[in-house]
Amino acid sequence: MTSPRPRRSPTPQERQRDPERTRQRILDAAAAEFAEHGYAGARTRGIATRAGVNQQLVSYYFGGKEGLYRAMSEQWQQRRGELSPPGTPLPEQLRGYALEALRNPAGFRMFAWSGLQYTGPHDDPDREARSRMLGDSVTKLRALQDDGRLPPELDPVCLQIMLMAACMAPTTLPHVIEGLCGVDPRSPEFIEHFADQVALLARVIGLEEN
Amino acid sequence: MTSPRPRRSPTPQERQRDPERTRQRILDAAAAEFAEHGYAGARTRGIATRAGVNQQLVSYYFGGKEGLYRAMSEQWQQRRGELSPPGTPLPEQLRGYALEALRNPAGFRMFAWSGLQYTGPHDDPDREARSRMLGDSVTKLRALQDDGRLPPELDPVCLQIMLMAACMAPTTLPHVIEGLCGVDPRSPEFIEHFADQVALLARVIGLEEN
DNA sequence: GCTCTTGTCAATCAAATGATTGGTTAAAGG
DNA sequence: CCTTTAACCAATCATTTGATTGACAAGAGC
Repeated sequence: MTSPRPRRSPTPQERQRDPERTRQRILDAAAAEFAEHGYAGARTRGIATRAGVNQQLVSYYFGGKEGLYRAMSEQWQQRRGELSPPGTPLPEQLRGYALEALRNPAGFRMFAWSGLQYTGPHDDPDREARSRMLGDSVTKLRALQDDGRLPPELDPVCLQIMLMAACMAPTTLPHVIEGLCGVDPRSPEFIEHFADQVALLARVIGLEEN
Repeated sequence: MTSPRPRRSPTPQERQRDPERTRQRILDAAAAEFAEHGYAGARTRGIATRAGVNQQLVSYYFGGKEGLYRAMSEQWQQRRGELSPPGTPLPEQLRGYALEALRNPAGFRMFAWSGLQYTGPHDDPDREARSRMLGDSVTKLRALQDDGRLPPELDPVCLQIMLMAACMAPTTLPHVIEGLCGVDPRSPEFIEHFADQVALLARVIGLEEN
């Protein structure tokens, strides 16, 4: 007869019930669904199906669609932040940002959706996180300007915004890209090419900081 | 007794029933609603209410929400096209394009929504209209490059896309702008300032064609 | 073992939403 | 006038959709 093996307590991955894992599954599924369809187009049923759980759990864990959206945004916000090390020169930093469309397409899309859904400074919890993320980049631009390497009339904040919008073009303007180039705007080849072009443009503008 | 006045046939504006005007009202209301909420977020009831018309007329004239969306997109596509006269230098052309966010915010927003809703080269009826619109601009960029005024590694098509995305930033990234500048991204003051900045950037890049 | 908590699901609900039906009336054509 | 056409509306429908209910079973604690 087999001796009764000392049954170690099962790790969360093995347990049938694991609230934390379920919760995270729903969050991940929500990220995918919201990224694909936006808030209005997303379906809680779709999220539950993606997560492989019962639809009711969305209410159980997050109190409904809106609560789930908020929780998901919050978590997504936290994950970002370690984009490029502080010392990186601006052109490389911009290339890295453009490459996010490849590493984290869902994040980029949700960011773009949130721009169109944006109604005003109220109900924008991510505001300070965003400005913190972009702040030092603007500082760099200002420094370049003070060195006389950028025209004094150029507004560093506007420049930063223009560059950011340019980086996101494969996400925000895929229809233009496909119509103009005939290539798949989401393909790794194009996005890498585009990221190179962004970096190149940054150098043409003169954003090299020696 | 009054002589029977020769009753002229009433102009459309005076008639109680005027199919063409009703149709156009619905189209205008649809443009506003779709621009504000996107396709998924738009409500046919909302459109009918905006148009001051019975909801059923949406089906009567356009066969439903999707048909209305298509008809509206098509009309919107036709209206555009006379953006800037052909001879305009590129920086001015870009400023003009950025100013569209002021003259035609709904059009810009619908354009941005359509980018996120875009699924592929199928079901994109506006494709050739778009490339036609941008084609000559790319040609200009190529000419500049051939003159040696732009680095040969720079891809004119990508540059065009980046500039276009930059012009649209007040529409696509209002949350970033408000968080970074603290101003209303839709205010005429900001959009005009931003348009100036776009033109300035174009000159920094060297898009002046003498 | 027993109980209590709570994670999970199937079934169902109420509201919203796009669409349809049937009737009504303005206006065009005799 | 009278008839016919078609623009228009109120009422209603079927479906979708987000949310709720109630049962139940897996674990934790005793």
